[in-house]
Amino acid sequence: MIRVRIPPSPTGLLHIGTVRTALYNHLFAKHNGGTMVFRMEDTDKERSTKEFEDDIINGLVALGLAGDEGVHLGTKGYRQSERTGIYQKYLQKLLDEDKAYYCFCTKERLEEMRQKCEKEKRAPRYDGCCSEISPGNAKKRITNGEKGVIRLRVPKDRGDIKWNDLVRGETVINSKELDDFVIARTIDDPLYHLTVVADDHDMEITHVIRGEDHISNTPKQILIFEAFGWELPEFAHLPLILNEDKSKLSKRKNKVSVDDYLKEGYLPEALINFLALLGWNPGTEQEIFSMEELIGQFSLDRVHKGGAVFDIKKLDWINGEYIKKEIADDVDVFYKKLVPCLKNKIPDNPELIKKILKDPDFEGRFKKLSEIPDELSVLFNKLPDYPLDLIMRGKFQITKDMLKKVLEKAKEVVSELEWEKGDSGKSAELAEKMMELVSGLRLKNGQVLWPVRVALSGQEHSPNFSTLMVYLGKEEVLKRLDFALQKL
RNA sequence: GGGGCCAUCGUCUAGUGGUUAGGACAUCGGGUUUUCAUUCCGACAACAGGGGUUCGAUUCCCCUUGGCCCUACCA
Repeated sequence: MIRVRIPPSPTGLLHIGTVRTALYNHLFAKHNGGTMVFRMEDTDKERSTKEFEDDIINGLVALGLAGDEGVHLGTKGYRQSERTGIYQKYLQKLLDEDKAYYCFCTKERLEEMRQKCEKEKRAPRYDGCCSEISPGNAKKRITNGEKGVIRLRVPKDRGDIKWNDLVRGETVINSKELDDFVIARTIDDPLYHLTVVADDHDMEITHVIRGEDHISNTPKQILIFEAFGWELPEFAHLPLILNEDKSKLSKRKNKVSVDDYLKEGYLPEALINFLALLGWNPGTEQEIFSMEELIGQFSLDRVHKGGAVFDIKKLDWINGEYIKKEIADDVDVFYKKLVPCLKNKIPDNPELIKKILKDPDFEGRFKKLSEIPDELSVLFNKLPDYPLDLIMRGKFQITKDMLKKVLEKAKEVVSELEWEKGDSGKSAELAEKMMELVSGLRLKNGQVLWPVRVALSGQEHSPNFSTLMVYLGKEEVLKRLDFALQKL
C-alpha cells in the first residue's frame, strides 16, 4: 500500500511550491490507489504561527490537496508539536545506543570554527569535539543543568550513501561530506531531520516526494533511518519552480501565496492544471486536464529534472479557458465562485449577471474572476469619463463634423426603437438598424461603430454596441450618446 | 570555498543514433465577424560550446561554460 505525505511548515503563507509538491504527491498516490498524509511540521516554535497554519490548511483543503489523513481532519497526532514525547523516546534510544551524543560546544565556538574554515577555504564541519565525552559524563552534565545539543554520530566508515531517486535515478553522496549534525536542541526539543524520519517511519510512508532542495538532506535522513534500523522509503526529488531569472521561486520576485492567486480570481482547477504541467507532461499535446485525467496519466518517471519558470501568462491563458468552460458548463456554479469578487462593484443581480455571462459576446473576454466586475461595470454604473481622443481614435479616422453627424443619426435610430432592458432578442434588430445607418451615411463600418461603441462604453475594449444597447436600455443609451455629443 | 543537481524556441515542453526538430503560451502579421475583444489562419523563434564514439550525433561518453540548489541549535 502506497503512502505519501505532505509536510508543510507553518512559517509562512501557503506557498505555490508547496502546492505543486502536494499536487504531485496527490497524483502519485491516487494513481496508485494510495493514501496521502497531511502533517504539520511545527517544531520551529519561534517562527510557526497559528495564522500560517490556518492559511496552509484552508488553502490545501480549498484545492483538494489536503490528503486523506492528517491535521486538516482534526485528528490528533499529525502535528509535530503534539509528538514531542515520541521523539524524546527515540532520541533517548539513540543516546543509549551511542548512535547520538551530547555536544556542549557553545555557539560562539562553533561560529569561530566556521569562520576559520571559511578563511582556510575548507568546508565548515563540526570537528567532533564532544564526540568522545562518555555518555555517563554527559548525562551528569545535563542533569547539572548544563546546556547541550544532541548530534547524530555519523559512522566513520559509512562510505557512499546511495539511493535510487525515482526522478533522478541512482544518487550518491559520500558520508565524508557529512558532519555529526544536530538532531535536537535538547532531549525534548527535536529538530527537523529527526522528526521527519521518526514521522515517516511511524506513519508508514512508502514514498518521500519533495522538492529538489531536499536532496542534500536525504543522506542525513538515511543515516537516521539506519541508526534506528528502519526500512528506507523511496525518494523522489522534484524540480524547483523558478522566478523569471531562474532562481528559486521567492516572494521577493513573485507572488507566491496561493491565497493571493485565489483572491485574484484564479480558479483552483486552473491553478492545478498549470502547476501539473510545470515539470511534468504526459508526452501528448494535450494542455487542459481535469484532475481525473491528471491522476490517470501521472507518473514520476515523466517528471523533469530541470526547474521550470513560473510563467503567469500561461496561467492566465489556462484560467481563461477554465472560465469559458465553467460558464458554459454551469453558470450557477460559476456565479457562486464569482460572488466574492463582486464586492459591490456592480449590483448583485444574479439572474441578470448570469444572463450576461452566458451572452456569446462575452465569451473569452475574461482571464481572471477579478476582471469580471470591472468588465461588466460599464453596463451598470455611471459612464466613466473618457478622453475625447478615444472616441476619435478608431481604425478609420473621420472628421469631427462627421462624427457629430454619426452620433446624431445614431440617436435618431435609437429613438425610433423600443426594447425591454436586457432583452437580448432585440440585439439583432438593433444591429440591423445601425448597419442601415452605416450604409446610408456611406461610411465604413468602423467609422460608425467604433464611435458609437465608445460613446456607450467609454472603453477601448468592451462588448459590442448592440450588446451594450440591450443591457443599458434605451434611456441610458440616449443619455450616453448625448454625453458624447456634448464633448465634441 | 566545498558538495550536488541541471542544460531543446523568450517561457512550458515533445522527440529521435538518420525528423522540414513537433505542440502550447507570449510576440508579430493576416482573414472572418458589427467597432474592440473573441475566433480562425499564418509568421518569427531552440538542440550552450569543444572534443570524442559512429557511416552519421540534438540524441551516447568526456571536458568546458553557464544556471541553480544545499552548505543552521530553519524546515
